Amino acid sequence: MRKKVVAKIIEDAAKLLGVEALPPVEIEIPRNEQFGDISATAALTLAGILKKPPRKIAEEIVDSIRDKSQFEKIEVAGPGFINFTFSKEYLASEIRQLLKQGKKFLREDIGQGKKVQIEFVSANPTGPLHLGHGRGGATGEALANLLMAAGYRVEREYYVNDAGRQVKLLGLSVFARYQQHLGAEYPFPEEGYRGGYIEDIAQEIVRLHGKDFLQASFTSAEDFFTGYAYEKILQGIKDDLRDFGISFDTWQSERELFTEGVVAKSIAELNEKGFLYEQDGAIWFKATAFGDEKDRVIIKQDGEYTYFTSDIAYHRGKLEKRFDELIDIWGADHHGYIPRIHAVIEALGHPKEKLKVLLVQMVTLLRGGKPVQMSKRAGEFVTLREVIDEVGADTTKFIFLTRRPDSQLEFDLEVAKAQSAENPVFYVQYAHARINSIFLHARDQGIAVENIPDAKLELLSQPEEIRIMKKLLLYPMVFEGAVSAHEPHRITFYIQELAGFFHPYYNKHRIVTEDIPLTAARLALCDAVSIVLREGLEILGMKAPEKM
RNA sequence: GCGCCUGUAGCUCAGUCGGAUAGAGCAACUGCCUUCUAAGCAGUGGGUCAGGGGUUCGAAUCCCUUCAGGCGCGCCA
Repeated sequence: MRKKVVAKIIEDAAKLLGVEALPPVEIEIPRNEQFGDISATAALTLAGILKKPPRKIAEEIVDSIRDKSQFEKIEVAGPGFINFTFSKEYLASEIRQLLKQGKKFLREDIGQGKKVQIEFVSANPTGPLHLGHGRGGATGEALANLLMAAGYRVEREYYVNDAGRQVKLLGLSVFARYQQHLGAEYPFPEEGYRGGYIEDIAQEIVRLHGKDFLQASFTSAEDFFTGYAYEKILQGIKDDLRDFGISFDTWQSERELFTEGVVAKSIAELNEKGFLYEQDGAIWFKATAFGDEKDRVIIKQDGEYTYFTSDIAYHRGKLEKRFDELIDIWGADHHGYIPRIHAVIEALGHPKEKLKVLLVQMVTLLRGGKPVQMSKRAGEFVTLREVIDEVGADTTKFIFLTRRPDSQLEFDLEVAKAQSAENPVFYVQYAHARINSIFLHARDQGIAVENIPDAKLELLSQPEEIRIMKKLLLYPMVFEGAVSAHEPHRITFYIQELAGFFHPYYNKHRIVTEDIPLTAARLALCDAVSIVLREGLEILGMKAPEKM
């Protein structure tokens, strides 16, 4: 059932009443089942316009609805709600469509081939991924899957900050450890990276190259050490992402923005357009002209570029690729950066709405209620990999995807581990595995499983069965809402609820019995549930196991 | 000081472009495995939606304000 189908019915009816400028018809799913399957507040909204009591308007709208075949009843309730209850025939025919079309029935082509790029994770290749990156990753992956299911063409991009001060510092940290490892006295940089992985890389270089660089200055060895270290770390990041179930289509290197001249071109363009000026020996971008609170330096007094400069080039590159929509997923600590990047978008001649920045709030890591210190430089942090190993990838993802991205999250390792056996993700996956097992059993009993889509679904009359069918039909509405709001977590809650309808049904009613037609109908229902669970889990980037 | 986010059951969180009696999981307690998977089911208890004021037929939701927590306000990245 699509929202707009019902909205259309009401709009048509309202037009018969002579309403011309109809406000958008809101359709909602009532939380209480006694208020029908879907509900409209149109009469309440119209009351102000028509200067008539809402209940009266509601009744008139209901009277004007011509084709009521999809509904068992349409009631006016409360202050003027119009509550629709689906007819059994309609339910059966819709479920039949679901079984025949599968995922196609669940997806709607909202995007119509529009090109979207989602940039996420983009952690600096100066150390392993931590839990916060995991949250961004899980969110970005699910959003990408969601938009793809909605007919968008999605590109997933990871922006690799392989240029600039941080990677240089990384190289220097490794170089210092290398020297120290070979017994040389070499000062460790004040701000250097102190994690154990730096040691590992230094030792590896000792193994492979011995004392080749012992007498070298850092300046002469910089390219080697920096390059070696960041490539090593980037490979580790890629491995972590793979094991977490996250994939990227493109890896945009910051360094290439310089070597391919994109940075120079960007500066030239901004200069031509008159958005640059010189002051105090530095070059500034007039961000205030586009609503930012201050202008920003793009070339420092010492002639070096800032991080912002490559980011200008990076976003200019994105704009040139002609995506219909750009989405950046950032950690919430970067929120102050939004006005300035929007300023860039506008300065380059695009509406700032072209780029949506989705902020993912911080993850506070706890162990047994106590905060775990997270400092990459000091080398004190729990990596994403450790968390995956400890609590599992799907469980970790589920914890992220049962929350709105903009809520701060306390992730307690002890609680997560203790709850991993109780984690709701298993509840959903278990329903899927269970249905699979029912089918195996049915086959053993010699039931012709392949004829399931032709089963007489009208035989399903138990309240639990009706409830499940109705829930299944609401999926497209949930999907639509999740897509337009860019909120994958709505799918998470939906599949939990669906599983929550299935388990009690399974417990109360036997699926496979002597009654062959009824068995077929119930198997068909199970199949439908399974299809929707699989679709939901796939969007969220989680496994739909055949058995558990 | 200014800006952004958050505050809902003991805990972790949904619900927030205004809708009907505020929901789920965990934790607690009582039951259910010789029959398709007990990672399950049935049931019980649990709320000043941070506080105050306002807007209206109607507010957890919108506006104002106070309090509490997080984050940001670099010629760092």
